[in-house]
Amino acid sequence: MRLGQEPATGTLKSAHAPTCPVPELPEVETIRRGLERELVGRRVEAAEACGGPLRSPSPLPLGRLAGRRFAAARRHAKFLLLDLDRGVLVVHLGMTGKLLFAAQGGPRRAHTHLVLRLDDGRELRYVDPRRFGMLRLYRDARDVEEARHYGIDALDPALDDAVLGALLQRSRAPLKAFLLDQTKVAGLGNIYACEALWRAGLSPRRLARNTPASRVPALRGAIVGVLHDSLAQGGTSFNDYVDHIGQPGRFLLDLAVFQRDGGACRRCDADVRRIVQSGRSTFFCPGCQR
DNA sequence: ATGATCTCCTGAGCGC
DNA sequence: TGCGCTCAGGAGATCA
Repeated sequence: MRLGQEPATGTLKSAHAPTCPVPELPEVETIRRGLERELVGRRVEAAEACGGPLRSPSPLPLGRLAGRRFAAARRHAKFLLLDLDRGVLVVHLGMTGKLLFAAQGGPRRAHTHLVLRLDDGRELRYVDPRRFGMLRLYRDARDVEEARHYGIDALDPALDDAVLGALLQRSRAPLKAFLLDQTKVAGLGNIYACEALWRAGLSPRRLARNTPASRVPALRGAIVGVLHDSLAQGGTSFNDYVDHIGQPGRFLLDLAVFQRDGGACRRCDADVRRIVQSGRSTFFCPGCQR
């Protein structure tokens, strides 16, 4: 799932292991940093679409990609915003999306959807087996709907206790649903939402607006903390990606509750439980998350 | 307007 | 072993 080299042979293994490496904010940020080093300054010599359609609303206008040069790599929540000298290529990796560098003309992995031939002899490829990803090309950075529609990025320093508290007060959803709602705080997925609530000692079933003001700092600290911890380890994994194909950074992350139902909570020794909220698995400790 | 539910898709993992 | 079923997940569309 990371930015890396296309393996010479063999297939990606354990891509759908129980702790499936779904790209979330830390993974996307890690990839962004890699693209900043590897892609910015490169010119697209040719663009080719292949494979089935993604979730993109319309086919990518490939003609407008050719000849463009990458100027910057930004991120908003789980979206990569790749600025070109004219326009912006927006990438969402969905569940299984990967951006891979490969030698020009080399064998292509199944489910390759986009190939950008670069001016340095390489190709940048978008590979996505489940096709939940999204590729969109905008003429102007101000037109990027994904950035406008989404709420404040979870790692934006502007997300202070007062801002988070106000967002919580305006919501009638349970805390878990609140954290997954990208229009409120953007960037948390299922894993980090569960882990952040455990760290904060807050029940996922508690209504967001019933979060006492005194506990807002703990929740904000938990959100930022779990993302930073993961980011630190995602970066580690990124650096030696070539030797660890299919070994997600999250493997290294110390998960307290996610997919640990039936196990003992390390804080209070109660049994970790799994429930379903909004059609998504929630893992939490009923003993110490109130 | 808001929150809940459905939908898309593939492959892992299970039971038979 | 091999088939068929269930499940997981993010986000847009749709429903209540």
